[in-house]
Amino acid sequence: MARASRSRPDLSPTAYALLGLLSFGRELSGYELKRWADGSIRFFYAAPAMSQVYRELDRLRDAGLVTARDVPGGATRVTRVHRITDEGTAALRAWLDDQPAGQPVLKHGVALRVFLGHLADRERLRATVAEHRRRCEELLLELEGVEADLGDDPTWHHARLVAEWGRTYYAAEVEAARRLEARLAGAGDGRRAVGERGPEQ
Amino acid sequence: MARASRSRPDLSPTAYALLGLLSFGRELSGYELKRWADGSIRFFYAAPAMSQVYRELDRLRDAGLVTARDVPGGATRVTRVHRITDEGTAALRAWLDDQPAGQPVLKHGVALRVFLGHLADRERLRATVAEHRRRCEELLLELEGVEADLGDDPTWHHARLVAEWGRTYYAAEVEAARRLEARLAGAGDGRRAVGERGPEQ
DNA sequence: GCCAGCATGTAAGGAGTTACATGATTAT
DNA sequence: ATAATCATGTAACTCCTTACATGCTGGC
Repeated sequence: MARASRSRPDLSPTAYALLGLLSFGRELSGYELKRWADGSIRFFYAAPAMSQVYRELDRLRDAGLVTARDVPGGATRVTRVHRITDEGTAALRAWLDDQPAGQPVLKHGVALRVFLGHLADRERLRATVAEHRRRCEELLLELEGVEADLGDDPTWHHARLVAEWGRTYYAAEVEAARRLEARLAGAGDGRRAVGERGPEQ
Repeated sequence: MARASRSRPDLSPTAYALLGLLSFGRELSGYELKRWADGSIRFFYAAPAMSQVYRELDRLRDAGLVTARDVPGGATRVTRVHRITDEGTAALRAWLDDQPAGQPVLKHGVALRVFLGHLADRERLRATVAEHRRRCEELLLELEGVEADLGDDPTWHHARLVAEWGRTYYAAEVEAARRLEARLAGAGDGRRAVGERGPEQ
């Protein structure tokens, strides 16, 4: 029934996230957007694959929310740079106003593994948690680096707020992992299946 | 090239998560699995839609990892209950052993909105964060309820560990939200577009 | 000479969702 | 009576990923 005919085009959250990056006013290529997403959005909203970035940019262009311009030469054959339009800014605002944020979506493979810990070797499980903790510690360091780079510029006021939230978030994840590791460090009796009680019945 | 021909069938993480619930040894219907997922997996791994539960159960059955049995009468027309097979337990163990857990996937719509705060009314943004905090507080209470229900039974040892992790997680989220709210409570200058500097140029 | 980084895309498919369709039982 | 809960499924669609295809430029 031809949805989104006039008011607001029907785009994925990721499209709006990319439009959001463009809302800071810079003219960017798909490649640059991906790199920026990897250094910002990644910390709180899974960064899209390269191929998705290009697809979403196509859609944003089709909807008139960004304009594209081919810049020859540069570093390679041709670079297509994108700039948000006034309609783009308006559409993004409308989306932010109308769409409720909804619950965060979390898919925590490590937590799932702990939950199913009765099927795993305890030491192995502890190692999985430890690896997760180390990754979180790295992310925390990266995030602090990003935060430092933001400096005092009022442009990045909200980015700094999110970075602060992220620090709390990843620090909590590290803390929780540490506690889990301690709980799993005791002399493990190895794997034990709940479904298999006794040798035959 | 006919993958997963012998060794391990090629199933989605959600299928393994459901198989994981069945690994506790109970015989469950799709409906019961969904309800249980909503009360356990949901806290750390997005609970699947009803329709997906049935689809994954079909696949698990096709792969011989669960057996199904129709129980007539019960509460309604007919209830198809599922039980994990020995191959199912083996496949789940193999999956847990072979597949690395990978980074958690997070899609935090609230954080995205804060990041794009320059496009939103400050008071509205604060309300969004406050609503998120309240939801987290609710989830925290629910989680504590679940934890209490688990009791001392060694069957739920790992479930208790995950619940503990979850408490840290949601408590941190509440704490971070509270701080954000405080930062956003100051006399707001309302929305201001970075892309629009000046009336015309 | 070769590899890493810059740069843009297409093709195929998996994972998951919402909306729809159906119907019995139980509690208010 | 009628709403909520129990119960199973199909259809259509979106989102997003991996793998593939291509080619330039600059540093080692």
